[in-house]
This record gives sequence, C-alpha cells and structure tokens, in this order.
Amino acid sequence: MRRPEIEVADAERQGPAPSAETEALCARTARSALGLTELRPGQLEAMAALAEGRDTLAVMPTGSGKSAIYQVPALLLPGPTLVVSPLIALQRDQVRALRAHDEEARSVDAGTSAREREATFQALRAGTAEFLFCAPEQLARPDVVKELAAAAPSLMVVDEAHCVSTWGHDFRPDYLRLGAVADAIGRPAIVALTATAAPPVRAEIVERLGMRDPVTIVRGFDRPNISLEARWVHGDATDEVTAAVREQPQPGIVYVATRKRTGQLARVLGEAGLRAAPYHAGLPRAERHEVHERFLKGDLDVVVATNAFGMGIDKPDVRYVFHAEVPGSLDAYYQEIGRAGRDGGPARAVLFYRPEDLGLQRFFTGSVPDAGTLERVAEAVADGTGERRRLAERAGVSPRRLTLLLDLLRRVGAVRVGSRAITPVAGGPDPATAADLARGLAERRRDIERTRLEMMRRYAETGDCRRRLLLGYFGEHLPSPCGDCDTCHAGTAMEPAPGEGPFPVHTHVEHATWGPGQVIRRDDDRLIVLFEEAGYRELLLEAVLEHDLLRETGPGSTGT
DNA sequence: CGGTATGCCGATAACGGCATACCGGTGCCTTATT
Repeated sequence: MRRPEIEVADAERQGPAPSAETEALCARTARSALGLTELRPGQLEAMAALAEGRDTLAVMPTGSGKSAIYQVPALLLPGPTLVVSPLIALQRDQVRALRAHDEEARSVDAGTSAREREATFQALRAGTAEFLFCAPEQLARPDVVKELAAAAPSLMVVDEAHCVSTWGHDFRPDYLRLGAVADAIGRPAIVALTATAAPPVRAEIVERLGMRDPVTIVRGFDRPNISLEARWVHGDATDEVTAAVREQPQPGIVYVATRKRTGQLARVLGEAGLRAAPYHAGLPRAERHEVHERFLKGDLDVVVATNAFGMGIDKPDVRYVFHAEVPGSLDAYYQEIGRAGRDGGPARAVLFYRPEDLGLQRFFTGSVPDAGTLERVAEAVADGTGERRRLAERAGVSPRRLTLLLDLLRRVGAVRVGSRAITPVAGGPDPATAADLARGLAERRRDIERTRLEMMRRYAETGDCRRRLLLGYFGEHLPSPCGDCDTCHAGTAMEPAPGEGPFPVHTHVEHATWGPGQVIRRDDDRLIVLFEEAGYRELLLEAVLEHDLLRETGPGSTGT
C-alpha cells in the first residue's frame, strides 16, 4: 500500500540559512579531501552552518553521512578538532577511515602510553594532527583538558550525542561535564550528532552541552521498509519467538533484557537449526569480537543480544529485529529496530510483549541518590574541600558517583563546579536543603523516565496505527494510518480527524500542575502531551474541556 | 519493581502451598597481580 506523505517537511531546520558560497566551498572540500561527490541536502546545510562557526545539532539516520558533517568543516576551520565518541572501537574506526584519506587523526584512551600522549598533543598544537578522538572519561582528566586548551581546538564534535541524555545521569556521568569541558578548552563551535533523539532529548543535548543558538537539522525518522508489529504473549515466549525466527529470511537480531536469557534463547534457536550466538557485555572480549565479526560476515543467522549489541553494528542486510522482551523506552526501541533494513529492502520489527517485562525496565530506571550522601558532599564543599579527589574521599563516594552528585547540587544552586575547584555558592541553600532539592531533581528525572516507559507500553498496547504513534513520539505527524503495520492490517487503526477541535498536534499548551508542554498526539477523545517537567501524559479531551485543564500558549512547531 | 528460585511446612509419604531471598543493562577506567 502506498504510504501517505508526511505532513511535516522531511528536513527541518532552525536559524538563518548558511550562505551559498559556504555551501559551495563545503561541497568542493568534501569532493577533494574525502572523495564525496554527492551530498545530501541536510548534510551540506549542517556542514556549512558549522563552517560558519555556528553550533549545530544534526539528527539524521545512520548511513546519511554524519561523519562528513564535521570532517569537512574541520578541514576549513583553522584549529584542530576534538571528537568525543562513546566507544573506543568507534574511535578507532573513525581514525582508520580518516587516515585512509591521508588525514592525520589520533585517539587517546586509558591504554595510550605517556609517550604517545605527549606526541599526540604536540602534533595537535603544531597543527600536524587535525583530529583527536576520545571518550568523555578522558576529558575528566585535568591534564588532558590542559593540553587541549593549549591546542585551542576550533571544533568540538559530540558523536552519538543522545548518550548525553541516556548515559549521563547514571552510567557515564562524565557525559554531563562536556559543557564545562567545552568552556575550559576555549569554547570551540560545537556539533552534536545522533540518529535518534525525540524532542526532549534534543533539548537536553542542547542544554547540557551549552550550545548557543544552535542550528538544528532533523531528517525524517520514518523507515517505511521496516514493518511494525507487536504480539501479546503469555508466559514463556521462547517457543513463539523461535517459531517466528524460523519463518524469517535471515539474518536478524533478537533483543532480550538479561544476559542469562541471551544464552538460553540462543541455545534453543541453535537446536532449531539456526546459526545463533549470544551477545552481552559480560562475555570475554574475544568472544564478543568474534560474534560481531561472524555476524557482519554473514556466518550467523541470528544474534541474541542485550542492548550491548548496538552502536557500531552496521550491517546493511539485517532482515528483522525482534524483541523477545520489551525495552525501556521508544527511544531505545527505535534505535534497535533501526538496525534492520539499512539496504532499503523489506525488514520486520516485531515486539513480543508481556506486560510483566516492564517491571525490569522500571527497576533499571529506579535509582535516585539518597539525601544523606548528597548532604555529605554538600557539607564537604561548604567546608572548603574544593578538590574532586578529596571531596570523593570525604563523602565516601567514587569519583564517578561524585560527578553525578555534584551535577545535581550545582543545578539546585548549592555549588559551583569550575574546571578545577568546586566551591560553595554564597547565599545558596544549606547542605541539608540542597540535598533535599537535589534529590527532588533526581526524583523528577526518574518520574519522567517512567513516563517514557509508559509510552513504550502504549506503543505495545495500541490498537491505532503503530507507525503513527512511533513517529509522533519523535515529533513527526503522520496524518493517516501507514497501511503497513499490524494494526493497519488488522483494520483497527483509524483515520483521525486532523485539525478538528481544539489542541491539534504540536500545539503548545500549559497545564496548572504539569506546566508547559506540547501536544504530540491527538485522537478523537484524548491527547498525549509532552510536558517539559512532567514528561509524557495522557489526557482525556472531555476532562480537559470540562475542567479547563489546558491553556493554549502557542501554535504548533516541531522545534526543540 | 516483580519474576524466579529456594526453602520450609505439615505430616507417617509425597508434594502442594506459601513465604522469603535474590537478581536484573549499557563502558569507560584503575590498579594490583601474574
């Protein structure tokens, strides 16, 4: 069935357009230095904005040439380029790719010797090396920041920028410090690149990195060749998943929620005659590498994996991505199914849904730092223990944990986090109050996280067009059902009545308790509103009208 | 948070029923041993 046109333009941009000369210059440089003869519109726009020194946020699907977006301006701007990338493996791939074009690129990580480090920074200062790749943890080292400041980079690239939002708050808190790092190294132009970012994630990236009036380029999220389906399963889903995998053209990926399950399901699939292997972060490095390689080469039919099997998996002919257990958000789900059908051929995304599995995801998003620890940190800062290592010791927390706690205390106005010293804010809240406020902030974040999980539930349980719901989550409005998801085939997806009644999609609204927000979905009888502070909420239209719950504050726009 | 594994109970033999403990994902990095 032919897909209806998406109402919102595929490419969306904010800020003044770069000049035609800059675009032409970028196009020439892309051709001469990187051998790129054809640039996509969004790509060229983004690189031209950067070349003019503008901060830029680019949200584009994998395979649309995100690397070129920073590589071309890097060659045009005078100083070196810092690229922050979450995985050492990705850093090495990029270094290799640049060297193949005779560009001098280097990376530093924990395994880099002192001598190599010295040589690298020397080369950056001298201008003989253009690119430095590293993980955010490297940028937590004062010596690295000092060396970088001396090299005066003109460009800072944050690759896989959604990590700022998804990992910064617990798993890898050094992501939260990147904005401060940018300031400490002379505030180069910043570009954030990602394939997946719903509007609140975009907003958080911009805020956290301290981007100034960024040019935002968002390309279409829709992947029409991936068919969408959710199947309600009861009890153990092993047999049903196995049967579904056997019917499929191979290869594919089956995501599960736990490490243990990867082994179980891979074994059952193996017994069913498939070349299957488990994958998770607890496997020996060599084994992970081997599974990855075999999958890429076509020696495996299916990998059963936790979410560790993710970034860096770029295989064009993946025919299906199944979820034997529900993931924690539509952000994660979209990213994972996006690994299917990159060659443009038909692909399937099936979610095997058991509501019980939501509990595990709820657990994963549940932790909030306790007020006692926060108070100890606030006290130590107030006492003038201004240095990170000593602060961590005094408060009895790891340095990583400290980063997270300090970030919360900074945001409630209790401490100032400089590039070296941590100082109390004069006239700020006392340690006990600060700890309370900080905990409140963390709780609010957890609650928002849980509304995202609710959206995942909604996706699984909806009888309406699944694709429309998914795209709506990412800020795109599909005016009528897609015609190619399970609900459309089942005939339960209904035509909405667009534009009829109050609060159409994208309307800016204000709620008495939940504050400002934006309508992201509008059905006949209900709305889903994304509130800035309260996350995703469903409201019955009847109640909204009867009790006057929402005030319209502005017309629709899909910006950040 | 909630599913699953474990253990205990009563009772004359095996096992259903119930309470409780336990476990669960992402990657940098460091640092002490072979």
